[in-house]
This record gives sequence, structure tokens and C-alpha cells, in this order.
Amino acid sequence: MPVERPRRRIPEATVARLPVYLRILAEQADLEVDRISSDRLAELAGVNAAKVRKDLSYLGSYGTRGVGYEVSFLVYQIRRELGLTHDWPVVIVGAGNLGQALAGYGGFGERGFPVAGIVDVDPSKIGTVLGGVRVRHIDELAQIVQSRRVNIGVVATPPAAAQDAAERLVRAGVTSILNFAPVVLTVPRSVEVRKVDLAVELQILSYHEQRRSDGQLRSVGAAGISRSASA
Amino acid sequence: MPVERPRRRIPEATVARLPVYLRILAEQADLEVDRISSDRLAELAGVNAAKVRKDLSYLGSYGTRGVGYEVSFLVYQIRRELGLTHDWPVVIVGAGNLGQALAGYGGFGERGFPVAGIVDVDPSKIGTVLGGVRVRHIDELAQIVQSRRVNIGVVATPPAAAQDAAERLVRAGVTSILNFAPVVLTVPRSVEVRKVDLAVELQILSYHEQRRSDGQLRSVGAAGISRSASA
DNA sequence: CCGGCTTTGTGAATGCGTGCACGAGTGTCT
DNA sequence: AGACACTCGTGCACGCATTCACAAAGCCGG
Repeated sequence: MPVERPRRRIPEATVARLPVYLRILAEQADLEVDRISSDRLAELAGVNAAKVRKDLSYLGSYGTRGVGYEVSFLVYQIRRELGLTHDWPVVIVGAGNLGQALAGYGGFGERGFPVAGIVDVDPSKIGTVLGGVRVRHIDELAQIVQSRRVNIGVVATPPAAAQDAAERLVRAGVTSILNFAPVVLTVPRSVEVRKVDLAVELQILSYHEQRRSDGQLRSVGAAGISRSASA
Repeated sequence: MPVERPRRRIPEATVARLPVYLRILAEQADLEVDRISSDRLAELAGVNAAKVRKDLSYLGSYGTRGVGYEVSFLVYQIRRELGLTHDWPVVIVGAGNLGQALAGYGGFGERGFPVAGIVDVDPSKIGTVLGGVRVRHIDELAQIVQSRRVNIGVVATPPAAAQDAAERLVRAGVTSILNFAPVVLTVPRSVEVRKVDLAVELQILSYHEQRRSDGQLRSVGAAGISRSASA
């Protein structure tokens, strides 16, 4: 009876915000703040206060009316709900530019996602050490996944190799994939995929920039747009 | 009168998918495919065919009933709508692990987002060359933004420096920001911000993993889950 | 030129997410 | 003890996004 079951299924939109709340709450805890209102948390998270309350209500009624939420308790509850009570080792496929940066980025392990292994096909890369982890051959993937109980794989290969990487991960037993390659991965429905695509993000920004200038300036010299930009 | 005005405002969800369609269509064009149906495009993009048609209908009625869409024409229309008819130089703030990877990642310039500059505060990094671009001091930011007509800034600093970086970008005249730092940026409403947060993505995956194992296995040995993993 | 086949474009139904508004607790001060 | 100020939890209404389903439109073969 150590844990209560989550009352209901938590909406995806809420799941996506919980990590943000968690980070902010952890910061507040470091600042010795022990209680926080939905208003304040909303402000720090850049969202609406009602949304914060509704989001948190999915975890249970852990606030106190007239007072707010106890920071450390909320941190605990969110961590529990997100499954962050233990580490989730990850394996990175692709030791190129991006794979190296990911491995070198310390924040991974700190935040509960230690790099259990990095693999690549390129023999020249194998054996090099990135962020304290030795690059191994991709054929060792299954072995790593099984011995280290890895559930999450990261695809950091060139686009052409991404689908193959994903299939290898799935065959090895991985059930969640974070995909950095600009490719739509095809995987069994039971596997959860999230993608991070820089080009897509930039193109979305481009759309808004284009729209901004469209129907405004017709003059050719796109001079100083700056100024009047106060926070 | 060279362009028709976009008929209506395009929904954000659609804007986020257009880049995906665009990439796929460009690939198809390379494969000498000159016509494509919404069904096929939906399959390649991993979405519903009706959604593809509705999305494309926001650009105008560019399909032919009974036939499909002409690939090259669609590519042109989407590029135009996304504002990809010309380059958008970007400036990167932060030449650390991530900034270096971003600069080194060639795909940036190729896709219409050349790196106009990289800046950092750390004197030891200034002068080094990343991906063909020399790292300059952050005080030169405004000068770079203005002389190169930069509208898009990338924040690749440590968390503690991100807000300051964003403010400097805004003051320099940047109107869109892509934020890689795990921090909620506060900027004027007129500035568009998109964030890419690895920790958040991993924590979302963690949630689903946790949920998967919850209420299922009570046994300790989490053996081979693989097999039966066909696309 | 007609009938059948294909595929688009879109109205309508449904579902999901957001934000308001307010009742229901809680703490504080007199 | 009672009144007041504060803040949570949530019902409700609204708007956006997704999906279905079908009429409209184009192609082709005979």
C-alpha cells in the first residue's frame, strides 16, 4: 500500500507540463521555499493558474486551500507519477556530432537518465570515449540493452540510418525512443516515440517570421526592426 | 500580384506538420515521383489521410480529384507558405557542448538557416572556429544581428545564463527564439519562442514506461520483451 | 459521350484542452 | 467565536483539432 493508484489517466498535455513544474519546484526547494501557490507556480511556468491547479489535481488533492502546495511533497508526487523514483538508463545510437554532444552533456545522468551505452557502425569511432562512456559496435546493442535493463533508446544517426537504428532498438527490447533524426520512424504501436527535429522547429519559426513581415513592410530596405522591445 | 494571400490563418497544428510533409515531398521529388495522393503522403508522414487533405487545403486547392497532388508544385507552395523562399540566418548564443554541436551540424545551412554567428561570454572560447564560423564575444551580438539581418536566435547556454541570453537577443532585434536551455524564458509577447528540452522529452517517455510496467509485471526479472515487434 | 473508378475538398460530429468562475475549505485577526 | 482573506478543486462553456463520410470533380476505357 505504499502508492495509491493514479486516480485517472493523465492527459498528455498535462504529462508534458509536469516536468516543467517539477524543475521549477526543485529550484524553489533549493531556495528554501517550502510552500507555493498555484498562482506563483503558474507565473514561474509561464502558464495559467487554473491550468496548474487542474494539472496538479490529476495527481490527487495535494494542495491546501487558503495555503497552497507544499513544495517538497509536490516534488515527490510528480516524481512518482513520472516514474522518476529510479533511474532510466538510456542507450544512444550514433556517435556523430549529435551523439557526442548528448553523451558529453552531463545533464543526462544527473537528471536520472544515465547513458548505459553508445553504439555506432563506424569502426573508426568505436573505442573512443565520450562523456565517460566507450563507443561500442552496434552489434553489441542487444547485449547492452539486456544487461543494463535499458528501456529508452536515443536515435542520433544520420537520416538514412535512423529507421534501421529504430528497428534494432526495438528488436533489442527497447520500448521508448527519442528520435533526433529528421525522419518519420515506423515502429510497432506498442513502442512510444518522441521526436526532436531542429529543422521543423526552425521552419515553424520561419513561418511566423514570414507572416510577420508579410502584409506589413512592402518597402525593400528591411531596416532596423529592433527597438521598442522591452520585456 | 505574384502571390495569392493565404486564404485563412493556418492552424498551429497544421503549421507544425507542414515541415514534415515538405521533407517527405522533397524526398519523393528526388525519387522522380511527380504525383502523390493524400493517402500515400499520409502513410509516409505517419498521419491520417483526411488530416493531410485538410492541412493542404489551407494552402489552397492544389490537388486534382481523381489524381492527387503534383509533388513539385506542393513543395513550392509549402516552401512559400513557410517562408522558405529565402534563407533565414540564425545566431547561436553559447558555444558550449550543445552550441558546438549545432554549429557543426551541417544540416542547418543546407536547410536554409545558415549560422550567421556564434557568441559566448567565455574568453577562452572566443576565436575558436566551429563549423566554419568563428566564435565572437557576446557584446558583438547586436552588431551581428543587425549587419546580417538576423531574425532568429538560438539559446544554447547553461540554464542560469539563458534568460540573459534571451534578453540580449531581444534587445538586438531578434523576434524568434529557439531555446535549448531547460528554463522558461520571459520575453515580450511579440517574440516567438519555441523550446527544445531533452529532459522534458525523456521524462515524458519515463512516464509512459512507468505506466507500462505499473499494473502489469509484478515479477522482478524484466526479461526479453522483444519479439513480435513487426512494423 | 457515358459510366465507372479514383481522389480531392469540406461539412458535420466528436473529442480534447483551456480558462473562467465560483463553491468549499483553511488560516488569521480581532 | 465570528468575520475576513486567501487559495484550492472543479463544473461548465468555449474553441481548436481530429476524424468520418460523402458529394464534387477529374480521368479513362469502350
